[in-house]
Amino acid sequence: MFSKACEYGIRASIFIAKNSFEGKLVSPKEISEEINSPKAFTAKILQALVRNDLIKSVKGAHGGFVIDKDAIATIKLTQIVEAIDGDKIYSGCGLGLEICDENHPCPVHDKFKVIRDELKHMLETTNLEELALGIKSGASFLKI
Amino acid sequence: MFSKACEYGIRASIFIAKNSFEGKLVSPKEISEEINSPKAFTAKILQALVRNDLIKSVKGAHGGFVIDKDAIATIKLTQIVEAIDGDKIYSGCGLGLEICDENHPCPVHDKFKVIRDELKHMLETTNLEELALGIKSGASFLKI
DNA sequence: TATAAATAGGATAAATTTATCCGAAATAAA
DNA sequence: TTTATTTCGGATAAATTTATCCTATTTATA
Repeated sequence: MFSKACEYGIRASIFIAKNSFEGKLVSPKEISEEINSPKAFTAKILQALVRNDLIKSVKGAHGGFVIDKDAIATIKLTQIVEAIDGDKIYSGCGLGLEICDENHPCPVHDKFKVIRDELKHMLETTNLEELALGIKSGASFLKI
Repeated sequence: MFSKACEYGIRASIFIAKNSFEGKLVSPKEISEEINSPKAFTAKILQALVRNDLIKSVKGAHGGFVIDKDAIATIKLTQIVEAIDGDKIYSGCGLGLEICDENHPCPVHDKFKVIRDELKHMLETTNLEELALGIKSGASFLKI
């Protein structure tokens, strides 16, 4: 569904959000340990999220990554996915045709459209806050 | 969503089904031209489908690939997907956790489950016949 | 101002997926 | 039985994704 990079990016964002509630910065080291991901690769993905203004980095000593408290509830999963994987998950044809639309559909175009629209809706309505709260309460997990 | 191999596999199967209606064998060359895919790579995928008893190969001169006429309506997309991509599309965690189930869910487990179940249902209820008929009637396309 | 700690980013390596090539095996037909 | 045609399957190559390493840059603090 998503690339590894995107999976790490979402998990990292949730972990950062959870800590940002308490005003706590987290480092790539801490993040990769808590979400069980390769450190340097995760750091690269974090850079991409910073460039897309989804998370903030504080450089230098005592730096780390953080998300603005009031942004946590407004950042939707779709923004993270688009920042890392682009929009292929929405626009791409299920069977890989370059052109696949109402006028020139692949054999499963309509059937896929239903599912993709639902996925899209889910990503557009799920925000970081609810996911971070699930982690905080112990209802869900970010590793293993 | 699916690997390239799986996309080619589905498109190839639909093309073979369409020709099998008329009792016509098709070669990897013809298939790859009609579905716009790399020939040798497509041939490898066809072998996997043969090993899984989804399509039949006729070796030697005037050989090619064919699907039993009465099997066309019974072969579901899920069988092709599983033969090529395995069951990761059903069992895998949306965020890449090794363990992700009701007892140990990732933060988006429930939300993903809804979508994956719908995808699963679609793949389990869509058969090759209806897809091949769409191609035959010109309602849908296998390339470009 | 010097130092230590932290992110940024380029270069490179490893792993996986995608794709190609070629000879072996099978088979219909001459 | 020979030949031409076709699938089978192993070896290899190319491309992409994933992952690592190292240095530069930034910045808080002593």
